[in-house]
Amino acid sequence: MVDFAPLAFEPAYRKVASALLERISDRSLSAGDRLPSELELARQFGVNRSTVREAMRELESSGMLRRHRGSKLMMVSRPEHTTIADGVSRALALHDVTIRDVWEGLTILEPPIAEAAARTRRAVDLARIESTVGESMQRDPEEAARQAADFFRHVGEATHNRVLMLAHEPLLRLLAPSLRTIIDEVAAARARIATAQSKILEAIRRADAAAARSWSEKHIRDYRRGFDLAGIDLGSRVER
Amino acid sequence: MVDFAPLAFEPAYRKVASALLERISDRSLSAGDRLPSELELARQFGVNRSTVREAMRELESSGMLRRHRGSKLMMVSRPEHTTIADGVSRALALHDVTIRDVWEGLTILEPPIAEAAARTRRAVDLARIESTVGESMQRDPEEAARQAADFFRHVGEATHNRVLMLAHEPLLRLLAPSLRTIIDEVAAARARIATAQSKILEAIRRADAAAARSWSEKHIRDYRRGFDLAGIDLGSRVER
DNA sequence: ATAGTCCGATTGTCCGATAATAGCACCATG
DNA sequence: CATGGTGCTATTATCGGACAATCGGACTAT
Repeated sequence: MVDFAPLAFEPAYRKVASALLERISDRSLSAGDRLPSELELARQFGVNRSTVREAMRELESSGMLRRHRGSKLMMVSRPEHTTIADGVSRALALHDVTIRDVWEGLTILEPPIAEAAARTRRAVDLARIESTVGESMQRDPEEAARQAADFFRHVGEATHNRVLMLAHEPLLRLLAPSLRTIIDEVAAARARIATAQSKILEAIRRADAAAARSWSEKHIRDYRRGFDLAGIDLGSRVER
Repeated sequence: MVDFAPLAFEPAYRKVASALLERISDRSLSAGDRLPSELELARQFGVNRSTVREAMRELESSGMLRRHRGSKLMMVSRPEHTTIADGVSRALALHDVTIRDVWEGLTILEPPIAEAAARTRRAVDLARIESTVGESMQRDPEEAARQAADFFRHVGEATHNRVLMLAHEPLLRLLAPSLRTIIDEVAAARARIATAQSKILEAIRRADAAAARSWSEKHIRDYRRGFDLAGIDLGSRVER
């Protein structure tokens, strides 16, 4: 039995997008470069301007092209981690990921991240982390939840490893709503969070990797207790 | 000093994209639904068809819209993990992530993943993992590297946690080239990989979480040795 | 240096048109 | 009745052209 591969027809807008993407990936177009005008691109590719535009929208949405606020010039860019995290968290939400799934991910990631941070942190990192811990839990639950997430973010940045930063960012976002609920519902939450954070910060400051890890573990376990106390069902889908 | 928020102008194609995205996110449009025709959408939104098309390209590239091969009907869809992983790994590559960064990520992720897999695996999962281990390392280095990555993938699937699956997928991709090099350069690589894999598989089969984890740790450490033996500089950028 | 003025380039959006073809319903036939 | 042929219609891919808005950049006058 002979079998044929499906002969793929690729629309022009996709070919154009691939061509541009290729140029960006191999760095012959590098971040910050100004992209030629649509008309110019249309001339070069030998297609209509509308076709070029469709291709550009594709690259724009994946963060490969970007324009300064209020600017009309299109620049080549590298996808910001915020763009990526957006896509990932939306995708996870659409795939009916549960709070338990996300929490499990954080359980796995955060302690090693804290550990790594203790090894690689520099002065600025400490300052950044401190800035979130210092404000000792805003009153507004919304704000307090954001702060709690920022703490993890800044610890992540202290690892200087983009892989780790990017890996936990979507989790932080997906957990944010339930975090807010916990802070709202559980009276002791703020205090416990604040203590744990400062313990972790101290460990990182002392470059005590083992302590950073174990405090982080404790911190995460504490959140777990928070879910129960706040009556959050771990099996429920994360919102988005 | 009074400061004003930049007043944001949003082009129509972005508004249309957001409107559609909103509908998909809140599930009033759910995966598998057929999207109205471009002309119909243009009528409803009160914009030109070209504008609708630009919006659609945006959603298409992020995996929210899709069409069957050779079909002309646009369907609503959820982003496939392969689409997401694509974007993430490209982003990481463009951000000059090093092999060390990726390897560190795997070090953190894989052992807990193996551990979780040992707890949650079902019969089909075992079969799937076994299928990669069984073929006892193809001769073709390319193929062997793919197989080694597939092993991790299948272990990930056995966790039944999409967060974990999605988290390590980009890492596997970014590591693939160096994996190939190792298998190519280091004589003992195939054998060591095969042994480790079957040890891990056995542990997962016995639902022995601790063993699965520790064998996985060993396996990952072994890869680390592979980098040295193959003369791969951990500080070099991952390719894409 | 800063602010005013001006012009060309570029983008956002629209209109209209055409070729190709997927979807689909209908029919013929063994 | 399952299957393959036929033909119409809806829909997409792509194009060409147009126009208003406004950004970039240069030039000028403070």
